[in-house]
Amino acid sequence: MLHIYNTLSRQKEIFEPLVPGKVGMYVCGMTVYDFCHVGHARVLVVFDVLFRHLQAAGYEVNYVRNITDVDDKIIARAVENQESVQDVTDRFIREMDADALSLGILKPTHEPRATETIVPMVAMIEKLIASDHAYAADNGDVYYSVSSFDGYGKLSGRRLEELRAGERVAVDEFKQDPLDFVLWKAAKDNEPSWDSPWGKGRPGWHIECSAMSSELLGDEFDIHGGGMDLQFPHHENEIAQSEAATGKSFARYWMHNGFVRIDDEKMSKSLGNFFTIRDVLKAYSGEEVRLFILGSHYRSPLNYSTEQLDSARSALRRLYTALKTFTERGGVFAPPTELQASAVETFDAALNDDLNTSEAVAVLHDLANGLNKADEGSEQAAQLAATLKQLGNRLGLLEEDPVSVLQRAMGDDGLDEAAIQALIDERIAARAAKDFARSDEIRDKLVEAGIVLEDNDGKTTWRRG
RNA sequence: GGCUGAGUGGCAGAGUGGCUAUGCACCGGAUUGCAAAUCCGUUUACCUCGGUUCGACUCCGGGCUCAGCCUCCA
Repeated sequence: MLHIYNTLSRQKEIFEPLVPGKVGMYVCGMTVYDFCHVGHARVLVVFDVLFRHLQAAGYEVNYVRNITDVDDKIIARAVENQESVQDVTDRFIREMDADALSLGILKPTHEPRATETIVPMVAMIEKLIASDHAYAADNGDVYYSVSSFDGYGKLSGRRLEELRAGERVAVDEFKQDPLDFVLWKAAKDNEPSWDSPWGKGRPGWHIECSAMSSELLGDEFDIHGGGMDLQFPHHENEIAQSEAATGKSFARYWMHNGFVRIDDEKMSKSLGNFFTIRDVLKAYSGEEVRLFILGSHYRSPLNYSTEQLDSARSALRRLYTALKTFTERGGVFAPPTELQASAVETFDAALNDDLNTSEAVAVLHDLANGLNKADEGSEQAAQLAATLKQLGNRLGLLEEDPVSVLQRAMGDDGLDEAAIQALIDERIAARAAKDFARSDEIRDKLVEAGIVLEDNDGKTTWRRG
């Protein structure tokens, strides 16, 4: 039984989908004007694991992750680069896809682009105007009237008076209330624009998600996710728009992942203290980054540091080493039986408890430990190995070939496989002749190049350290 | 100022009203020609002050500290 912490109620709730056996899930994706950073990686990974877990639980999941491809920042970037908006967004969508692939992120069911959903957006705005939840201002913009919606603030736990008291929004003479937000922006020169009943313009950010989710998931759906920072105002505004326009309740479970931090400060574009996924992947594998992210609970802050990534690397290697040793001993994966049922049960229970990934990862380590201890060639070893791989896969881990992973060079150490093997052969000969001085000399030389030798079961294998 | 959330061993990070998290690092032992890998074992905890309780790191209250949101942001 899956339990999810729902931001709306601020407690864990039993997850019950609207339609038995099916789940509709919407996650706010990227605004594509730059490379994704580690904070984006966290959203991708966290909801990817939820996607996988729901599917493993037997649900048919309709997972929508949108792409915001029209926005002030995108336009600014296009001007800055002297290229078209379309070129900017196409390029960064490709880059995002490449990053997602490296991180082992499964493709969502749908990845709608805002610019391809303009008609429904306009329709929704018309509905809001017709029901007095929105108004067209003299400057050509259309605003949502925050005070027209009773439930405003229910997600973020704020009341309008409190928001007004802490007012930091610049007063806009065209707004009836400073807290009102824009649904439609009148076009400026040289900006992408679409026709509308209020003249040429483009949609505001919040209406995009309301319209895209309705289009692909219906007016009411199960799970809506995104980063903590979207709770207010973005998600609050989505609720106000959608519920006012449809008269139905919007998403039922709201999930928000915590931030990635650097030196106890939020990683963000505006602070400039971010690392792109691209940069991190130069030194670490996608699975290493994944394990780093899954090591802590998705709602907790996650501090970024190379020490943490190194630690994730060592931990992942431990798992792969267990699989590698098993295979080298001639082991063949066998279907798990009741013997491993308790591990699977613990693993499921962990993920069912609001996606407790660190506990799920602990199960992997227990399995690896059991595998390392199991008798060579035993049925138990075969089953443990299969369970380890199977559960690892459910987290998007252990999907690669163990030997390739352990021998992979993250940089160029100038040694190819043949050269390494030649030195190993020479060392084997030296050892056979009890020339341990020469044997150790070769091993030290390899260590210097980042190659570690392992003499196991009478055979010598190597890995990069 | 308002509203959230958090404070666990050297580091990271789960969890529980009394019973080993897990990983990384460290130390000791087994194994090894020596290592590496692996196994076994030891050591290092639960911000602070009160309260509830037979018993609290775990529940309640105060305090301190930190982070986030209240403006674009995953």
